[in-house]
Amino acid sequence: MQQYFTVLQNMPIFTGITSDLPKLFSCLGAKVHTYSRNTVVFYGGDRVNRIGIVLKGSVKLLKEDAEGHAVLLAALGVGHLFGEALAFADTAISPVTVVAEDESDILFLEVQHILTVCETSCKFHQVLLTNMLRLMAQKNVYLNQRVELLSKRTIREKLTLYLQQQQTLHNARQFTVPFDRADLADFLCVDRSALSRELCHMRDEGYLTFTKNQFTLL
Amino acid sequence: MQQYFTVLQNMPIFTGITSDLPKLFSCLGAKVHTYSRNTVVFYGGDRVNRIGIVLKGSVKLLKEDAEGHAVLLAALGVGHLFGEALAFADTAISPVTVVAEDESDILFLEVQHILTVCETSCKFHQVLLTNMLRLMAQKNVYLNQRVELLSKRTIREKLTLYLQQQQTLHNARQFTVPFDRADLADFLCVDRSALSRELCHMRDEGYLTFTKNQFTLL
DNA sequence: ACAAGTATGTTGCAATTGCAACAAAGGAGT
DNA sequence: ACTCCTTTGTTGCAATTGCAACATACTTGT
Repeated sequence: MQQYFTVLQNMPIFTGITSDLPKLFSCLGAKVHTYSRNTVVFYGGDRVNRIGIVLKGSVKLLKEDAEGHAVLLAALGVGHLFGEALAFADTAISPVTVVAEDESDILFLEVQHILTVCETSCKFHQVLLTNMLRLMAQKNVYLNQRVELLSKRTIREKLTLYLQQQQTLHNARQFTVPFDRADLADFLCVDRSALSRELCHMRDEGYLTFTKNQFTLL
Repeated sequence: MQQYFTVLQNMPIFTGITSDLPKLFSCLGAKVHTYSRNTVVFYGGDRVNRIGIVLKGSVKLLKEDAEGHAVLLAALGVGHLFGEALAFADTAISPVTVVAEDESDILFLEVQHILTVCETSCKFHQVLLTNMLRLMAQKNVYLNQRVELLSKRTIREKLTLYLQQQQTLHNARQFTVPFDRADLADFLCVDRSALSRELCHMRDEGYLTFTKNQFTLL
């Protein structure tokens, strides 16, 4: 456990608690479970009432599609959270299955313990709550942006909005995006080759230039 | 102010605080502003650090699109919140402009006051925090569902998933959806007539039947 | 019952997209 | 330099979609 405190101290969820982590953990009844490779952490359909934090290894989020095969939604490495939204939403059943990708250590925090102020009413509790709130709010803002992006009906509209968002983010007409073409296509939920085609059209029409991941808006 | 307590008591954000609202409000430095018809509550680009709650009237959320005309994102009536995510995310600049639709009373809560425990450390504070967390988490779950929906590339896939979600929600093969066709098309971000066409194809292929907003999956 | 308005379905057509298959360019390792 | 592998661009084609215009219910108010 001790060995992970360095990682944990730098996580947004524990910002401002740093030196008192051990105290907080005992107060929260935090528990670490170890999962061997390809073991299920929890199943879709389960009710989730605790937050998971990857301490070692990595986990995959999977979801069954209509035809019944598992689709990979995300892979989370060390320091990543999962289950927060579901756990705090209280009524929510998990739509995803979580599987350990490698041998993994997962730290679990019970939501009830986070929400209920402990007898000794330690201050870190309060800080943890506000940290959670901030995290959740940030994810909310992110998801709203994503919905706006996906609500565009043509590839060009999606690209235009995405590049505008990036321009705003970097506060510059020239910037490097964190995706290669295939990942960008996935992110925008469009076909890679169609994306490539549209990008070149936009270049040929003089709206922008690009080399690999670096874009310049004109 | 007094006059609004009945509305406020039934809002999820104040669940469990009911009888002590006046105390909480003074403790939070809550303020009510009145806006006349078509007055701006705040502009896109503003930094938002307080939550708004519609007490009377209604507000519109507007956003400028690429060509510069305002697009209506949502209309919020009495009892609705706005600005929560942005306010708690802390670093976020509003992408939307909020305008009073009619003469409206808006209750504002400063995020700083919500996050900072007051000297008298009243209990309601704690409850308010956990309520906010639950609300945010629920919105998160909702937005995740929405992203999943919008990530589908064909109208049929979107419809199939949406109807499955509704089936799960109502726990029945037959249910009534809260949208008419035009609103459903907006929700799925597709053309209304194309939606209608696809829906009829799916009916003709024997996957479902429907009358108006009532659907039966076969 | 009638008129007016709204919701839904229908259809032709052009534009966009996904798909598949391949070409070209760039990188990494030997 | 050569090979293998990854990334990006290209293109033909079929399918899906948006758009526009219109047809057909269904409501609502009088």
